[in-house]
Amino acid sequence: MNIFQTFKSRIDSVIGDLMTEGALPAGLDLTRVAAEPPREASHGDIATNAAMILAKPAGKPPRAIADMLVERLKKLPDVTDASVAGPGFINLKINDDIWRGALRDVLAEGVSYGDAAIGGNVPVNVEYVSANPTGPMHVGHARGAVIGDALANLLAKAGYKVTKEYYINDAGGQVDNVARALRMRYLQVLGKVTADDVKGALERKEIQYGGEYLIPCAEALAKRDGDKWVNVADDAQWIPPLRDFTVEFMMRIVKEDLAAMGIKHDVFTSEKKLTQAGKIDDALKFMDEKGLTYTGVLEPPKGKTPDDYEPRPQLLFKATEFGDEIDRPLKKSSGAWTYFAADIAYHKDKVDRGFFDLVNIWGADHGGYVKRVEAALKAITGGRGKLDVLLAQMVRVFNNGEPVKMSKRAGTFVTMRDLIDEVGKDVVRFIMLTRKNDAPLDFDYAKVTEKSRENPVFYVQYAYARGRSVFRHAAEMFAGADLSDKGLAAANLARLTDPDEIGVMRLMASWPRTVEGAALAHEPHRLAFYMYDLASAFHALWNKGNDAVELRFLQADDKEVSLARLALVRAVGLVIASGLAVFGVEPVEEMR
RNA sequence: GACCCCGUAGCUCAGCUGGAUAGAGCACCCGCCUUCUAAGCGGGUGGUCACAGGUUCGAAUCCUGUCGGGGUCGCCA
Repeated sequence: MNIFQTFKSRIDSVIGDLMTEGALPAGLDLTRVAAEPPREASHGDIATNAAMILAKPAGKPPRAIADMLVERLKKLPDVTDASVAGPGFINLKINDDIWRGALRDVLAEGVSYGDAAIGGNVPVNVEYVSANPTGPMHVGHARGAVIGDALANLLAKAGYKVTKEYYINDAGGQVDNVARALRMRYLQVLGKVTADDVKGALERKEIQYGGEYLIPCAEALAKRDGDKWVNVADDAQWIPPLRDFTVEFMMRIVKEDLAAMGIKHDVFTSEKKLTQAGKIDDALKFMDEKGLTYTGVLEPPKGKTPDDYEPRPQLLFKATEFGDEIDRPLKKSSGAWTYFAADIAYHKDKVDRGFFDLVNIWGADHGGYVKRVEAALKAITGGRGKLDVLLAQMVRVFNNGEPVKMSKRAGTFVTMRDLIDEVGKDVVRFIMLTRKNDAPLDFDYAKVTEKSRENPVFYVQYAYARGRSVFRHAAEMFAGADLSDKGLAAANLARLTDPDEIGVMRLMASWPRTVEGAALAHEPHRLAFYMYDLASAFHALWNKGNDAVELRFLQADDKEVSLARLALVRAVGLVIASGLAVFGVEPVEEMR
């Protein structure tokens, strides 16, 4: 139940009446008319911009429309006052029972409070992580993973039918390269070469992956196959089996790490399988039939001309017709499909599976790739498909202000597993969501575990834990009382009269619209800020009891007011838990 | 050279898709523990929303340009 939505439709129907009566011209567009909490609580409970929105199309000054509306709005149920302010805002004051009703909704719905129907059960595909199976995931992947997972949860909460998907890049040159590196490590494990030999090969660029994480993989290979591959010289003989072995090994690690992060994808799509099933050929044939491709020559790239550039005719996608800068190549000089060609097939595959609403989470270094995939989706769906690519910006890792050195060459990068081991998955997940995806994020091991207001994870968890503490005391003070959510819903909430108590209820009443707004904007981080605000209001209320003893939640001689306040405390906990559930974070019962 | 992201208090960041006097935390100053966890709370100081134009009842938000920071730039994935 979204109170603001309820009032928006009531306001709409008042305007509708005025149109029917001829006081306003018929057919006015009301989509931009909003009912929202005013910036200043002192202005009232609900503000609407209706008069200002309608002024121009109605051909009347905003104040005139506002005056007319105010008369009608005053008569609406639950409205105690309506007034015009500023340039034409209408502020409504409503009966406090509305907020008390919201509190009851929270108790009745539990962590489902805030669930919305705006998604209309429309299928949405959220593709995230999709890290190459060439090594363990690092901090950057962790951020993308958390953003994608939380966004998927958020969209599900908002009523979309969400599929969480992972694209495995198990075809192409990179997996061949990792197979070459694995072979070196394999030889090392069998004592045929030394660690220095491996290092040398890396420096001579004979292999590209020098990380020691390949050693366990090589050991597993040696255990399975013995020295079977030592004397096999023909690339075509050993690369495919070793590549498959590595991919399988790495994907197992990836899945384990994701599980440790609390992430489970519904669908894993393999680029290799897509290729083998002929999906790329099919997709390109489809494009060709639609006249979306041609053979042509590209200009050399400006600013950074590759040494080996030579103009040649190649198969291109008419990306410029769909908003891209240049037409994009589909075939390499070797005759193999480009990564982009495979990606077109992959996105077409998603569409063929019924998804027209797609979200991809990528690292910011892939920003240059966005337009061409958007163009491709537009082309293959005739404009029907929607793709939103969220770029996860850089994460910088610190320890108490000191940057943690990362070098991919030396293999000393911070892995996702490092983060989880160091501070726990709940902290990682929450912190990753305290910034919008396109802003850089600083992750400081020391600060994210600090117990202070500066640390949002702690601050929100502390609010929840404090609430639980009150309940532990209440169970003693009122032994035998029904403190279940259902029992508390029956409390006499009219006893909640303090402005700060009303304020907390008001904040909880805006949780559903916060969820909707965040879902529509694909911005899960908004929930982090909401939770922080709610926690703050709760801590303030708690502390008010320091000065005013009569405001403490538990009053031994007044069970009725105590139960009403317990209902409030519980509801705050439930709303926080509802937000944490979207984030995939467990609320804590007690701070230790 | 082109494209993408960013520029808001001394610092780190919000700003609910165009609304009212731009908000938090940190830092700095002043208060609050015989108390359900003071791991907290209240108050104060602090802003030309990078800059210049434009769009309209109204712009931090949308458009154009400039400056500054980051990223990317056929046949890598």
